[in-house]
Amino acid sequence: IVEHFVTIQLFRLKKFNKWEVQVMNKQERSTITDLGKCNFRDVCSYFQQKSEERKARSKEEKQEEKKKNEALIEEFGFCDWDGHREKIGNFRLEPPGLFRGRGNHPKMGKLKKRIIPENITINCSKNSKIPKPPAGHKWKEVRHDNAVTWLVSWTENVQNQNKYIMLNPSSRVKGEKDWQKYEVARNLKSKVDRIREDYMRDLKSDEMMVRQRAVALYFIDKLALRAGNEKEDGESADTVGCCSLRCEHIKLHKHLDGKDFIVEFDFLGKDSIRYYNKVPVLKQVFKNLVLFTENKEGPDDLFDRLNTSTLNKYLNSLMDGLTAKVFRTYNASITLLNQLLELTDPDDENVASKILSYNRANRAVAVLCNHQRAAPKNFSEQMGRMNEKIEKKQRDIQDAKQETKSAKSDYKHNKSEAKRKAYEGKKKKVERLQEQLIKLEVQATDKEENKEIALGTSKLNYLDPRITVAWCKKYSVPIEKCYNKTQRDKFAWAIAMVDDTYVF
DNA sequence: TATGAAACTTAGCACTCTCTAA
DNA sequence: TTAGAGAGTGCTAAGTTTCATA
Repeated sequence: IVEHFVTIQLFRLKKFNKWEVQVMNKQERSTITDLGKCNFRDVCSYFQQKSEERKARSKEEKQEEKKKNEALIEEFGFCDWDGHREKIGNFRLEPPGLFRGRGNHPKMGKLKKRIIPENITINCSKNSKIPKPPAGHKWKEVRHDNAVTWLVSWTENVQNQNKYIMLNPSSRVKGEKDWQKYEVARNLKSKVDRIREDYMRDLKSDEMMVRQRAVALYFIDKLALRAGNEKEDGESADTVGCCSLRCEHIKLHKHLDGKDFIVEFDFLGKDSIRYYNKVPVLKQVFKNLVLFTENKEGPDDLFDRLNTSTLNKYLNSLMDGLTAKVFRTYNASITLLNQLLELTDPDDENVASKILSYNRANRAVAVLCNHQRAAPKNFSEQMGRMNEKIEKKQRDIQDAKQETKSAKSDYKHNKSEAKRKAYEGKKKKVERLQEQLIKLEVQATDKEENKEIALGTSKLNYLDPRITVAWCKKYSVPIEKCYNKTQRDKFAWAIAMVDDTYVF
């Protein structure tokens, strides 16, 4: 209960005002009637002290702990899957605590209860070594279902949803699924022209549902919007995707900033990340949007005749495996490919500038998919320090050039070996400094452009890794520059498969 | 056709670890 | 040696899609 109150206090400190006390007994409830009158300072400082102690551990202690952790991973972090030893993704259960949720979540502050063995379902083969529950406990169920990939499941009490323990992305099942996903997206590449023709035609359909479907598809394709399932009111934060857009989420401008037919989007998407975009659209799309919003209020559905289910059913009839989210994968990957083609300078041998091009291509995708992040702490100070460094380097170069000049004239007047060497040395120094300057400038540009953009999500989930692998091979960029160890493990299938001729 | 559960992918944040430069 | 930045990792919420059932 102490931990519970500490967390509640933390919520309060962060100006969150919803909480509930589900863990108090009768007596506690009668004693504690107003949390505002409770003083958690001692509890708080207790945990702060614990945290300080942890930070102050000696090297040996840290080593010791690391070893113990590795042993734990060794014992519980792997499973046997069809005779292969596979890494498990999340083998530690979620601890009890207060549910936060993202954005303005109605269930924020509810108690997430401790999971006990009686909540746990184990899924493994019949003839395998079935894990034993802790003494005095029983599993909820042990089943042997090879049609699913999870090893353990339980029901989380706040949202009443199933949670699973599954394999790590480096595992074979996950890798094969990933590969399959990109194959579907590649398949879309050959069908997309036809599909686009279809929805262009459908923009003028007599049937309202078809028109709405066409406009929704236009958004999903052009803007990489998510499908947008309906959500139960009051169960989660108010966020939307394409099909669940409401009239209040768009503004229609016949003319804006010298352009025609502008749609201004402003809504909260997944994780309550704001999507704000002013987009010029086709005249017919604009006309349709005017039509769809006629006689409606802000909270009314924009696409009242459409939902993700009917949309996906239609898409599946156009191509095997096609769903709304395939467009995101396809458009992300094709954007990376096109941007790489456009931004890579084959004559520039410098690996750092190649990587800048790659990151920029990656960034174009992140912008398309609206993958944002909070700007890093002290960002402007960091930027300032970097710029100072650049200026200093520029001064150093000026100085070094001056020195080179005088070394050169020295050598002219005295053609000795020593003078020649001195001159050569100075020249080398200038070159070295100039290279360092370029590297610094590249770093600064990259950092500035990346201020509020998260590259990781698209790299991990939307970009066909074979495009990256092939690009690296083509331009002799070591794959380590694009993918770290974990990413190389996840994309092992792609790295093994592809040479520089791969075409998405 | 609607509804809800199940199973899976996608998402950003906070933390820790590691590297670098002063 | 140390602080600070950046890279890497863990965590778990929040989506999408599929499937079963009414």
